[in-house]
Amino acid sequence: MENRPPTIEFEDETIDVERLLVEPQDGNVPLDSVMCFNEKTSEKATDIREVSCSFGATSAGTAHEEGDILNRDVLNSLHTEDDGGYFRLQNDFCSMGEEYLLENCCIGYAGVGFAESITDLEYVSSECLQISVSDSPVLTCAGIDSPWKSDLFKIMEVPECQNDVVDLKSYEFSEIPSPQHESEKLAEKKPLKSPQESIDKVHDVSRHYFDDVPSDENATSLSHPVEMFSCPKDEKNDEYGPAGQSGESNRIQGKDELVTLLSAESPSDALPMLKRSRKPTKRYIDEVVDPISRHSKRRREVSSSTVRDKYVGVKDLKKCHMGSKAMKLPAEESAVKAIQVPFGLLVHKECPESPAYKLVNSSDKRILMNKPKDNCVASKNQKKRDECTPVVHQMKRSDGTPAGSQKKDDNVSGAHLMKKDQYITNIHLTKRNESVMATSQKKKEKDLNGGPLMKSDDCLTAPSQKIKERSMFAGSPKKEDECATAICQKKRDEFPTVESPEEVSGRRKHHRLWTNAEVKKLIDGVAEYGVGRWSRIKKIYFPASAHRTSVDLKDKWRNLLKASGLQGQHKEQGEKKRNIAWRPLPKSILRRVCELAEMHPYPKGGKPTTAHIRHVSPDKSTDITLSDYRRILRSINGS
DNA sequence: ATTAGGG
DNA sequence: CCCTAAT
Repeated sequence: MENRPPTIEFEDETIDVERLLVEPQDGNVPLDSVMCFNEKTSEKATDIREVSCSFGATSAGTAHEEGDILNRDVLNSLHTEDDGGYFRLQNDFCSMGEEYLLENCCIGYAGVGFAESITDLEYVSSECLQISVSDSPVLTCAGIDSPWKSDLFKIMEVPECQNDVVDLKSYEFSEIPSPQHESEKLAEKKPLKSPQESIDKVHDVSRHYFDDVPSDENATSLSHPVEMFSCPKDEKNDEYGPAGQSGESNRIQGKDELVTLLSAESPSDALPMLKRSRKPTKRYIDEVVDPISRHSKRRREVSSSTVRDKYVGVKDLKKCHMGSKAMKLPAEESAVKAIQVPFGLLVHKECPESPAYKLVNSSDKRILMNKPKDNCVASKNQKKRDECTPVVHQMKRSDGTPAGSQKKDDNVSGAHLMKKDQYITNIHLTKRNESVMATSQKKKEKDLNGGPLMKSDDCLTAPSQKIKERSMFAGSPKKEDECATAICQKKRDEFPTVESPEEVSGRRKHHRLWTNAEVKKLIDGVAEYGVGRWSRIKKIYFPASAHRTSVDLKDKWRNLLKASGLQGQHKEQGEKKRNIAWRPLPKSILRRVCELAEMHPYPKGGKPTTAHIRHVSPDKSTDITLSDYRRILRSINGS
């Protein structure tokens, strides 16, 4: 974690806020038109570097001056207004990884200073998030009154963010040149001298950004970073939707909540109150979140938490402030520390263990959920998450091995690493993690089967599942014909939650269900090369499948023979039936197996293969199967 | 390394 | 499937 300590410098009376603007590849054309805040204000104000996702202030408030406009509104307006370069941010955002954006936004808002290039997002992100979170509420509240509404932010640069890599090239503070606003700003800014004040100031600034942000991006990022990411375009409303309220109403609620968190200030008062209110909020949060504080460490890991997390994070953050002692955050240095604290989401995710924690989280989440966040994703994610969490617990327990805890960590970390997007987005992630975990376990248990391939088929591997599958097959042979994979998916869908635990506990042995296609191939291979040349068959017919070793082929063949009942050479009837019961092999396959078996009985007697087949082939009358066999073979091949 | 066979 | 033994 390379962090650059969030640097907030306060210079005498001037506040210099730098924003990190992500530049669109295109360039910073707008810059010229827009004044660089740094340059302008550097003298005046504290120097706050913000890494903004690239929010530039657009021309003065313009339509946004309304300030109170909900983020959504803002966004919408932006869309409509979208000036060529300035607002392209949204689009970019969309493309950008959510995490990245969030982080950036958070950072920017937080006022954390980052070097021009930020390589390590994680660290930043966590801190930033915290900061942003902490600030965001305030900002939101402030938005109402925000004097700076008029300020224009332009998006100087839109960073190209790749999901994983956040490359912030240049962060520039783009401030609105509008003199009027500036004057206002200055007036306000000047007063700040003491660090504390300066900090407050920063917050104010952030607020301004939020409220004022003319561009959707700004507003969104500030107030609802998540939303932006998740639903960059028009979906914001939808996000709120889960709550069932209109975006505005939601937002209002969010504010209210925030206020409540802060200290139950009325939204209207928020602006002035905000600063003060914070403390109350913290306490409030602390009380609520308290249990979570324990998990602070973990939180940090999770830092990449999603937007939703952020919201939650606010609480946590504050709480953290209280209990921040534990936190090791590098940022501790100054007032900033407090900001850094929040890794609420992480905690939630991480601490499935304690029921209390869990409850708290869930409750918090729900509460938060109502707010802005991206509901669309959130609802899903949450659901998944909830499921996942319990699952994890189960896993641990079931495993009983020390690995349990580790695994958990791994999952978390893995998720974290994977990217915040996923994390946030995440259901998939969770599932993946589970699967991954399962896989890892598998590996631990044994590594024989090919790892990579297994993934897709893993579900099959799970013993329990397998069993189910088999039973199902028995019931209806047809299914077997279908791809095992399909079945697996099906199962998953049916028991998403259950599955993971099962897998974990059940331990999927390497069993991989043989799909019909595989069986066919095997048969073909046998037909081609005869019994015994498993390695060859494997090579030719199962080149891609890492699993399915020659031994496996052999075993399978053996099983097929057994199933077909031919092995013994006779008594098909009774045996066959039984076999069928065992496995729903498709009749066609069964027949072929029988034919082949007859053609070349398993080696003991020796005789193999093609030669034999050829030999037989002449004898059409004798071997009904031969012609049939070939025909089938072809059909199979074709299929 | 493959194959056969038992578990 | 896994493992071992025999080639």
